Amino acid sequence: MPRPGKNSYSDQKPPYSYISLTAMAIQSSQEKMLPLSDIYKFIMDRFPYYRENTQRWQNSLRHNLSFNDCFIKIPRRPDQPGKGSFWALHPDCGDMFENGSFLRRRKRFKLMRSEHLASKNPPMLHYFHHQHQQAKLGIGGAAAEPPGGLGRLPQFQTYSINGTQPGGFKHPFAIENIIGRDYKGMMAGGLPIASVMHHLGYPVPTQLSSVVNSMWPHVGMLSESMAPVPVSSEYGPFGVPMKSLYHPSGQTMPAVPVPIKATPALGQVAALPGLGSSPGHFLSRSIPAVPAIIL
DNA sequence: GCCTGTTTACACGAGT
DNA sequence: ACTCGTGTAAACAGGC
Repeated sequence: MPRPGKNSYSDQKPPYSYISLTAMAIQSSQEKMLPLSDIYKFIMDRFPYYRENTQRWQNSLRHNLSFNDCFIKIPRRPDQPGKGSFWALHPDCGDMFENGSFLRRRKRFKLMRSEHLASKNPPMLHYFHHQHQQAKLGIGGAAAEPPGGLGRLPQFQTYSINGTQPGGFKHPFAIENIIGRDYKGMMAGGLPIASVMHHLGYPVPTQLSSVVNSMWPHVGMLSESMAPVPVSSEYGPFGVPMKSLYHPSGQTMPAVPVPIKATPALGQVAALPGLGSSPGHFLSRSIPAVPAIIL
């Protein structure tokens, strides 16, 4: 397996916080929850940087999982052998990365005490168990859901702990939060993300039609050398195979719910030329097809 | 013993 | 200067 050059992304720390990386890993999974070991694996697969000093960053990552309320622990059921619990994203942890920086959140997601109890205890756990069971049984997933359904990430469909108003929810890793802003204005580590990514050896396309792949190059493009995921339009954000994003009916389905919000940025994306091919194609076509998310 | 998970402490940088 | 988010180290407990 060829090793990328010194100045390539492989030797550089990715411009994402552990929270971002963890969330990506969770989002990339079919059931939107992963055991710790799989989160490790996801990160190491896609970010060669994290194949070293594993003890250090994995300790930090575990610290993040426990410390940040945006991650919730889901116990395994008896029929799910294995070590450790599953980790999922809190349904209300949207909008954390509104400023576009995946290094530093605008604001930490913090639960109220009562919400803490709710998220650590039923019915939350029951809810996830239910969803997980459905996923296992193929109920409610892309394969079984009715046309126009939300596809994956069922826990974000209607569930809300504190009654977030409709339209107010923006999942930090929703497509909207990835591309629904001025791409050129995005910052990472105090620098425009485009320049950071360019500096790190990430491909920085000039066409916005490549935004998604460029935003997650390690997921969709990294593969050239490491090949955890092929470089092709078959893969969308978080390394989710595009195939899984397509509804059997032929409709495109997002891997994450895309709240309908008539933001100029989103309109720009949809209106921009050159979006005929995925993932731009996937985005521009899927957005209108996605039903409103009631939260 | 190893892995997982929690907690505490500290340092650092960004934002105000 | 202060607050806040993040990264890191470390100690500890519990489960397998």
